[in-house]
Formats: sequence, structure tokens, C-alpha cells
Amino acid sequence: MITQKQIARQLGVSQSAVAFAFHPTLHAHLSQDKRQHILTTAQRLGYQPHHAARRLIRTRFRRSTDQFDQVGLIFLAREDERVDPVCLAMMCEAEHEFSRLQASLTFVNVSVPGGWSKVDRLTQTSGVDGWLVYGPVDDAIVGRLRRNRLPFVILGDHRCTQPVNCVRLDNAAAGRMVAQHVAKLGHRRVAYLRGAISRGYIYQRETLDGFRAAARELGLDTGERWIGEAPLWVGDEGRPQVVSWLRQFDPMPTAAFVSEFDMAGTVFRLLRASDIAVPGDISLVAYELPSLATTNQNFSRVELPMSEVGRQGALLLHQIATQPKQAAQEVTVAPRWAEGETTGPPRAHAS
Amino acid sequence: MITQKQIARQLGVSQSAVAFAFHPTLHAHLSQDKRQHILTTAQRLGYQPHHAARRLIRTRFRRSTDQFDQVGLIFLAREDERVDPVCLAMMCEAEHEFSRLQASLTFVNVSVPGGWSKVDRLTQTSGVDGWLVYGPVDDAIVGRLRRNRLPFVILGDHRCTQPVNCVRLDNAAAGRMVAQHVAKLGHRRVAYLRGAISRGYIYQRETLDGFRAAARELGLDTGERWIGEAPLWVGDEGRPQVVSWLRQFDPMPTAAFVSEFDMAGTVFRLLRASDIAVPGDISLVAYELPSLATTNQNFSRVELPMSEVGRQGALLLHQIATQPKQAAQEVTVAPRWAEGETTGPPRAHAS
DNA sequence: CTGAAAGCGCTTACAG
DNA sequence: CTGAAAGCGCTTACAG
Repeated sequence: MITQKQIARQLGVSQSAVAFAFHPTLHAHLSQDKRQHILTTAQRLGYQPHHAARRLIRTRFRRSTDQFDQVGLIFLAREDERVDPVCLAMMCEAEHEFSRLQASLTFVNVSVPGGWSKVDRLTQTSGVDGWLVYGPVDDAIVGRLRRNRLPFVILGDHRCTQPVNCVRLDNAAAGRMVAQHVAKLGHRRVAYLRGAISRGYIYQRETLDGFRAAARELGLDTGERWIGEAPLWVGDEGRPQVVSWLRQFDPMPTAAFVSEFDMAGTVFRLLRASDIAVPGDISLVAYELPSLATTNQNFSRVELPMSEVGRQGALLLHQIATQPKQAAQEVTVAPRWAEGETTGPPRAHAS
Repeated sequence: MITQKQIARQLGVSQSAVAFAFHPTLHAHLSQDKRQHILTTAQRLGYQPHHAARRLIRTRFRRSTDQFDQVGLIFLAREDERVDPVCLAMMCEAEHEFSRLQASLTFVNVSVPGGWSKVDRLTQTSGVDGWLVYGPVDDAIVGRLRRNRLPFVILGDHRCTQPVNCVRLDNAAAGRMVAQHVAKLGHRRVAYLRGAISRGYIYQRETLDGFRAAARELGLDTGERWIGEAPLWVGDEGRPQVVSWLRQFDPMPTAAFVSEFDMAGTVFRLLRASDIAVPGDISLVAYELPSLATTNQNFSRVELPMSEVGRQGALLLHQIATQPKQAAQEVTVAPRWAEGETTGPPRAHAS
């Protein structure tokens, strides 16, 4: 591996001249020519700064502000969930963005005993320059992170009452988007199928609120009775209830929104098994990650680009880590509409 | 943060005495008493070795063999796959195991342009002490890894012709397990439902081979005709074909094995929609990760504990990184049988 | 504008 | 058996 010393020797300059060439913001100035010369040579020789040396020196000069080569991802899983496709999608994209910045991503699952002590250890030994945090984050956790004095960005929804740096999906916009698209097609009776809401996820409430507000504005017929909790998560027995729930209405809704990942396919099959045509009898709108299976099946859907959340999170963390203190920022990522074949205008006699 | 120097000052010993206390294998020996005293004090003060300093010094003394605090996970995604639940399950468990060893895990996705250069950079700048590798690994990739001279362990199936350190599931045992369980219940006509096999995954071939071999031994009726490629992956249209494929046999098979993740539920619903009772008319065996949805639905199934692969991979990497050179080891993890309600003895008149 | 020097925390060869 | 010293690669205060 190539060191600054070697570059200096090769060019017949001092080692500090080489170091200064990489830090143009420092008070000591090199002539432009000399600096360029050093940088070109460094590039040609394939110089890579030694991360460990940088980290070490950081403990000496606290205000080494421009260091950003190791970032941690704190994964706070909910107890009852083991695999989380959202997490991996965000992580891949965040890692990709960090790679551009010559930084790498350390994964820490704090949902196990002793998880937080690892976070503290990495912080104290300068193991990382900042944190991305994903999971059910609240004020207590934010307090803990603040005490460590490293910059951090929350990915996804959170329950904090104080302002924090975070990147999240605009859930309300997802709900609005659905209402707008079905309204434009001419639908008025739109059913909203939820998963089990006992856990009280934030996205569930926000999506529904967005849908409701837009539906009201657009003049859809959308009282409480159109909002059904479909027991799609509780095993197979409950599933046929979706059809009977839809059939209780007379006339039936002409459109339905399945507001949970990976469930529209099941509803589609249940409808077909009951000889309800999609989109002939009822239009169906799905809610999906860009990568899930339904994508291939040409459902009309609102897509939640979680990988974009990861990307924006990486960029925001880099920004707050390298720039002087500023107010907490909340970045929202817009959902995307994907037109498929499961929506169409309502039947003339039905609308 | 506490340093060795501070501990030394506190105890009135030299700094090197403290360092030696942490490295009992070195030639210079401390008295047992003194060593204990130093270690106790270090513990009491909450001493944490500074990783960066350790890494830095490693570039000086190459044979610092006992360092193991930063490990990389190389994620080689297949182009056509974006989210991989297996990867996250393994990673969580590996990270957990590394935490016990005071090490942390850096995630590197090499499926993007420039991915490998990051691996090289981390290797050259002593950014990591070893690699876990997950994805379609072949000899070319192994050659690349060997050149970097860091220990590495492959997680999951691979296509290498040379011996390598790896941890994988015993896929053949999964196939055998299914054959044994249905045979014990008295079944003779057993259908084997595959997903699309165009991609030629290794686990698909090995699982089938294991099933075939055991079926032959156990006297099951299992010619080529019992092995069907169920187009479960190609969208909704192909799905009803599963039922017609099963019905082409006369008499029908009394048991069926659905040999891909997350598909048994779909087959179950298709059968029910066609008034074929499970397990009355046909027993159904699923193939799942311990975390997938079917787990809740009480299917009889063979479970593939990928998290255990991650755990064993972490342990193996630690072993080869800290111990003198030894021959490549291949660790296999056994699948687990979970008895559910979708299997039973065949109907008397049918068997 | 430029270079020599100090020192981050640690490990280990070397001298007492 | 023990301690003083060198030095990993780097950044920056300080002296020319």
C-alpha cells in the first residue's frame, strides 16, 4: 500500500506538503501547482488514505470534521418480526451511496441483549462517524443517541416528539394518490382494506388519513363503513371473509385498495374464486415495495421506494456529519404510482 | 475513554506491562498476580481497546494474528433479484455472533459497479480482518478473494471446484427428510412440485437428488412423471395449472412436496378451491425459512435454518482467522422437520 | 509559503 | 521478569 511518506519521497517534498494537499481548507497553503502535482501523483500511484490512522488521529484533534468513512446502521427489530425486506432494500441503497463517499456501512442489530453496548463501544472507540437508525424509534432512543454526540439520521417512521434528522416516506401522499387515481376513473364507492391494525403502525394511520382527506375532497363516498380490517394476516381461515365483507354492501364498491404489502395477490385470487371480475366488477389497487412479487403481475399499485429512503438517509447523514450544525431536517420521499391492469372505469350500471 | 496509559499510571506500572497483560501469549511474561491485578483494574475502569490503533499497528507487525474486530460481508446479488430474506437472516445471526467476539460487521454489496474495488480498498487499508461471502460464488471470485490474502468463508451454496471454507445447508437431507416422513405415514405416490428451474439453483438440484435417492430406497413410486415444474413464479395465470397437473394422474398422488419458499400456501388455496381436501385427499409438505408466513399456518414442513448458517459462518471465520493455517472446512447445517396439520396417512382406498 | 516535529493508542523488539 | 523506546500513517500546531 502507498503512504503519504512514499509520495513525498518520490516527489522530493515534505510529508506534510502531501498531507496539506489533501486538506485545502487548512490555514497552511500550498501553491496551486504544487498541490495539483501532488494530487496527480497520488492518484497515479493509487494512494488510499489509511482509515485506521485517520481514526486514531481523530481522538487527538477532536474537530477533524471532514472524516466520514465508517457509518453504522442500527437495526431495531420489533420483537415479533424477524425478516424485514424493507431493511435490506434501504441498506443496499445506503451502502451504495456511502461507497461513492469512500465510506462503508457497519450493521448493528440492537434487538438482542447487549446490542446497545455495542453501539456505545463503537461510538467511544471512534469506530463509526455517524449512525443510520431503523425501527421503532422514540424519544428515549433519541436521547441515548444524542448522548453519544455522533450525528444520526432516522430511516422511516418514528415516534419522536422532538425534531430529529430523518428520512421517511410520505405515507399520506400514498393514500391520496390512490384516492385520486380511482376518482379520476370515475369510481365513487371505494373500499379500503387494511391488515391487522392492532400493532398501530404509523404508516397505517397516515396512509388512511391521506386517503380519507383526499376522498372527502374528491367527493368519494367514504364513511367508516367502507374501511374494513381484512384478517389477511391471521392465517388462511380468515381470508374468505374479505369477499363476504365486500358483498355486504349493496351495491358493492367498484374499487378497493389493499393497503398492505404483498396482499393484493391473495385478494385478487379470492375475488376470482368468487367469480368477481377484476377490473370488470371491481378495480383493485395494491400497495407494494418496488421489488415484491406483485410487481410482475401488472397490478395497478402505489409503490413505496424504500431504497430511496436509504439513499436520502445516507446523503443527509453525510451532510450533517461534514457541515456545521444546523436545524434538524425531515426529508420525505414521494411514493410512485404504477398503472397496471387491475383498474378501469366502473361499469356504467354500477356507478 | 480509558487508555492503557491511564491504567498504567493509576497502578504505577509501565504502559507495556498493561499491554502485556492483554497478550499472555507473548514471550515477555508478567507474574500471574500482576497480570490479574491489571486486568481487574482495566475491567473496573471500563477499558475498551481502541480499534483504530490496533489496526494501525497491524500494518507494522504483519503477524498480529489475534486481531479480529471488523469483518466484511460481501453480498453478491443475482441481477434479477433485489430483496433476499435469506441474506438478512444470516447477517443478523452472524452479527450477533461477532458481537460476542467484540467484532462488528461491515456490509458490502458488490453487485453494483465498483463494488469489488471497495472490497480491495478495505482489504488493503486493513479495513477488515476477514470476509463472509454470500451469493453465486465461483472459482473466479474465490481466486480474487485469495489474492487479497484475508481469510474468508462462503455462506450457502457455491459453484467452486476447489476446496473452500464454507457453511451451507444440507439440501439433500431436506429432500430425504420429506421422503422419509411421507413414507412413514404410508404414502407411496408422492408428487414433487418445483418452481421454475430455468435458473438452475444448486439447492434445487440437491434437494431433488436427496428426495429421489431416499424415495428409491423407501420404495416410493417416484419416476420422472411425478416431478412437475409448477409455474408458480410466473404470475397468476399459470397457477391453476398445479391442480390440473396433479389431476392428470389416476389415481392421484396422495402427497405432494412444494419445494420452494413461500409457495405452499398458494398451492393449499388452489387445492381447496378445487375441493381437494388437505390432508384428507392429499398431504402437503412445505419448504420454508423459519420466519416465513407459512410458519404460522401450521403446515407440515421442512425448515431451512439460514440464520444458523450465518452463525456457523461467523464461528468458522473467527476460527480460521485466529488459528494457524489448516485445510479448508465445509460445514453443513441440517434442516429441521416441523410436524403440522397438512400431512396425514393416505385414505385407505387410495393407498 | 514550507518543513520539521509532536503525538493519537497501541504492540513488540530490545535493552536492562 | 520489567520498562523505556520505536514506530504504524496520519493531521496539525508551530517554528522558520
